[in-house]
Amino acid sequence: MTSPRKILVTAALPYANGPIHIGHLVEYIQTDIWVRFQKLMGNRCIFIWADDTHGTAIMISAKKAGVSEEEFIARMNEEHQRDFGTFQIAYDNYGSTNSSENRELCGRIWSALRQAGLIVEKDVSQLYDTVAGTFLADRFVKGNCPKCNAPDQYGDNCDKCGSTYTPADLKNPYSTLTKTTPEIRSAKHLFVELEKLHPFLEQWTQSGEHLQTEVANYLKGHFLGEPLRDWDVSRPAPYFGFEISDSPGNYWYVWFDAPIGYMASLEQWCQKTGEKFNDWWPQRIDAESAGVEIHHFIGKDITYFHTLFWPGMLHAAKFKLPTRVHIHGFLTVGGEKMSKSKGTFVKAETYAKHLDVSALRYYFASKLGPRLDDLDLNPGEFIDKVNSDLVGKVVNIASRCTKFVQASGLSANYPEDGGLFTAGVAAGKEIATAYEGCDYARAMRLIMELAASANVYIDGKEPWKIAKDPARAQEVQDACTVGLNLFRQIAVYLSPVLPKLAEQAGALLNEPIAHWKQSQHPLVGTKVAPFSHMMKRLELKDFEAMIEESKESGVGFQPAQAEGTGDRGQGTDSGDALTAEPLVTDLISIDDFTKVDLRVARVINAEEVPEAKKLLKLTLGLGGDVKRQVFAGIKAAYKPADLVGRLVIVVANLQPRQMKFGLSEGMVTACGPGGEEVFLLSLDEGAKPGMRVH
RNA sequence: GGCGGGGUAGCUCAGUUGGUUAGAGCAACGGCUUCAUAAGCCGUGUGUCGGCGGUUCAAGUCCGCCCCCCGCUACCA
Repeated sequence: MTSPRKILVTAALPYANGPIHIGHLVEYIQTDIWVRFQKLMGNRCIFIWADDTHGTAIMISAKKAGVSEEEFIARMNEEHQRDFGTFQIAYDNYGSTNSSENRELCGRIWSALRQAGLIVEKDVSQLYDTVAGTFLADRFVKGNCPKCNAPDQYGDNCDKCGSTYTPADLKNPYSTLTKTTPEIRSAKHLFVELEKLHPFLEQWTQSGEHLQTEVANYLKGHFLGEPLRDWDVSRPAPYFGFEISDSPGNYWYVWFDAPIGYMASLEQWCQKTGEKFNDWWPQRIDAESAGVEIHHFIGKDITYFHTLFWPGMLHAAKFKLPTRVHIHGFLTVGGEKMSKSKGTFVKAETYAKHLDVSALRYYFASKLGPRLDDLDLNPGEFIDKVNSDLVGKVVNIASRCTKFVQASGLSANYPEDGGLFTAGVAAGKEIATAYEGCDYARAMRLIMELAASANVYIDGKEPWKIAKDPARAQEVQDACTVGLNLFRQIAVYLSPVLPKLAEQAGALLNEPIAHWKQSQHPLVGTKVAPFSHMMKRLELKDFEAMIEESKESGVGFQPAQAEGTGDRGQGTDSGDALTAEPLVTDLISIDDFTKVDLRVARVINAEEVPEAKKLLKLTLGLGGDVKRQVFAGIKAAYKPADLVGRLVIVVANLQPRQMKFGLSEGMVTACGPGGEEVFLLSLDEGAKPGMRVH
């Protein structure tokens, strides 16, 4: 027997700006299963995390809700924990990044970074909303892209042309908070010179021990191949967060204090339990002797915070580094990204109202591997898999055996079972290895094989037949003793995924399931409680009802990223388009308008640009011999053949632009959000190429 | 274009260090059973293992080239 491992586990901190949804649950369930598995194995494992509560978005949401930030995040914390309870996520402490413990730890790590000479000051020009009295984070500024002039682009990059820039570069910027034009203000920001840690990060990320290989390669290719940029870790007031002790008026950026929140939560847990912080998150020099492991579970979207910044901070502050960062992919529903308008953005609360929590836990487990693949929640597969595996195979074992041993209980000695139980013990080793390596899909496959052979066994014994012959009572009891022991063994193996089933199995056989070891020895001579249903079959209509409800309620107060698919109903048109692209408030004169030379043109030729993802190459005729070559980003929406011959409206005096694929001499006018939803302007009968639009 | 991940039965995927006629689950079809939540059991697959070439006694499994899909990233309207 090896001595128990000491393992500290975290999941990414949910942002206190909205409710928990099924996408979050992939990670929390993944983490919970791993933690439950470790505890079941007898290891000392603690799961500590918290709400992530700071930043501009929280300020704005609180303002909208008409309450203080503190009150807002307190409500969220309560709501989040309620959802975790519903989904049987069992953690040891759930804190908040807005805690005194966190403030203190931020200060400690900050001083260490200062001492290490990693902090520099630089002036940063940022847009300031004079009405709201706040600097605007990138996502709260929109305007025209400085490169392609596409309207209503966020402050960090253009989703039309993909170019990146700073909010101050935007043309015609406006604040999404007040719709007013922000002004540029310069403020002092503090930066971490990450490049100084480059050699360390290179070594840590590439050692092969801490990260999945895909992740290590990704970092190598995207960040570590060139000098690391300084990381801006401060925000000027007003900002909901912690003021930096040695830099009044500046606050730590939310991504600085969030991971430190892991430590703060640990500190709270230590206070609660009397444990010592240093035993669980030691200074790096002590790490070996303490023998503790630190595991972070996160989604691939926040990879670089956890694999570059965070290790960098810990290294500089001389804390123990994560043993491993486990990164998972995103959840899709029916093969598509979750979407509010399609109702696939399902809140945890809504799911639980319609469907069984155990079903989701099992389904996710059956789909989760050790890699970063996205995971699809396919309605049909979900229903089939859960019904046939859990109800049809696993629970059925208990269901078909129980009543024959209701009176007698289990046999006093474990009967000959053809080696089934022993085979189950052997499989347990593989199952444990799979859990340990986060390959739950494999673990579930192995367990279902056991369930299948248990059913075959019972089928062969036919206890319902021999029960009719009183002389064969012992045979009946023995067959069911085997069946129920196989069921119990499976319940132990499944217990990290299905704690409720394990509880029910424990109650059925009068011995609570608490340790993996219980799967290694059969249970004999005990009473058997009356059988009661352990799990209900799922029905597609419940899934559909859940989707329907999710359509109606949306998902809380995040700024809607309207995904309107148009043509909804008759009567009044929805305001989605205006929400997505608000009216421009800057007025222009007629002269401004006439500067734009809009012309009718005929598409003479249209062809694919094979190397381009979005572009079509158009040859436009303006009448006579006047032709223009224009590249238009409409590839996803139009086929070249359908365009030839039709009339379009073109900006004829746009500065020509040299593109990778050739010179673009104008711009074809169109509307819509982009991608497949692009709609060219068309003309009524009678319009001729060359005519000017007035 | 770069990086990463894939391409195996209708669908979702396993295939460990290359080794006998390539597997599982689900779905489908046929039969048996009716203890069990219309549950269970048995049987049924002529799949070019994306393509081509190579190494080898032997390749889904190694090497090279190519094609396609996904993600990130770059260029770009």
